[in-house]
Amino acid sequence: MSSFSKTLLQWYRLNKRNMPWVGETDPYKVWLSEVILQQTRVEQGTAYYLDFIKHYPTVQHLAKASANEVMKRWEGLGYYSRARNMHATANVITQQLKGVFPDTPEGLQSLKGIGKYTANAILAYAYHKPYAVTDGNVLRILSRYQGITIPVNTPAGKKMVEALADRLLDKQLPHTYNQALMDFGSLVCTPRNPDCGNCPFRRSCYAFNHEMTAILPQKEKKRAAKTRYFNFFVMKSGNKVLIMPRHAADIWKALWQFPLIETAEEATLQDIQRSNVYKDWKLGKVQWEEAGTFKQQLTHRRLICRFFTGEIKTTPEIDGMQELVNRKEMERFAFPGVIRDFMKGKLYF
DNA sequence: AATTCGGGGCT
DNA sequence: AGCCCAGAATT
Repeated sequence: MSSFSKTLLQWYRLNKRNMPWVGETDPYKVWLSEVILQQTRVEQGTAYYLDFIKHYPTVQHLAKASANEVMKRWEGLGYYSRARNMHATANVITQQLKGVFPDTPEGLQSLKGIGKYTANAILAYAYHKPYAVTDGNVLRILSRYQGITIPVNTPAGKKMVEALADRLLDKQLPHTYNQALMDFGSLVCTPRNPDCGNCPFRRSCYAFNHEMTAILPQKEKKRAAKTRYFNFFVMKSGNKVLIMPRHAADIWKALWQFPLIETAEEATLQDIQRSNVYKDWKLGKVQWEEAGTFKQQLTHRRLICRFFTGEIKTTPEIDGMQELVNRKEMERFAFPGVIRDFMKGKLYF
């Protein structure tokens, strides 16, 4: 055992976080937890994890569920390709791999939604194999510890940290070591105001000794968020309303929405009604009512979503699948958060 | 190598 | 407003 690992595990014994998947060795549950936690805080993902293992205790249960049901269960968690890939992979494992998870990095990474991090996590936690995980915590800890100044959000920087992570890994206890390192990043070596006063690595940490903790890890700036203008048309017909799935390679793919016309900038209802997309719907005369504007700030998008409600007399000619549902039936479908906001806000039909 | 994919919490 | 979160896939 390296002295790094010895120090880390000593810290871990006294400070470990208690989470439902800690110590889990069922590769299905390890996989589930890792996918749910991708770019997601533990506090946000935990309830989803518990809900998923409750309703889908095995990979076979998950594979058997419908895509809509899985998406509904994922609703609100974001990055919905995770749910789509997870469901597809559950079927591959059930049908092609006889229910057995691969136990090699290549085998795991050949599955949709499993990259290097998740593959290594499964190898370490489920099979106790000597693979180091490199997530946001590890990038931060090790770039500080070693004084790595290459931006960690570039391939070169990530490679550098991964090589160091491989060297420091405790090959006897990869599962405990990896978990300990991430807990340490979450509790001590935090993004802002790290608790260096209580850090057991203080004496050997490059960043601490060179007063660089505030500037490490280095990151390349991301571009500012662009604004998109979504105009949703809530088409009512009696006690039912028309919804349709999003299918394009775009945000919220496979979630449901109201018929949408996106504009390059803020537009008036008259402008939108003059557009070819609107005309092609062939709705005839509809009395639209402005029903609210909801804004949502995402990591790289700013969304301005306007909602118009109106009673339709004829079925619109819209490409793709559509469903006419009442209020209760709508609950089976997964919607983007901003549409949920709209539906929560008022009685709209 | 750069961009995209959500949503929420924190400063 | 900007950053970050147990990243992966696409271009």
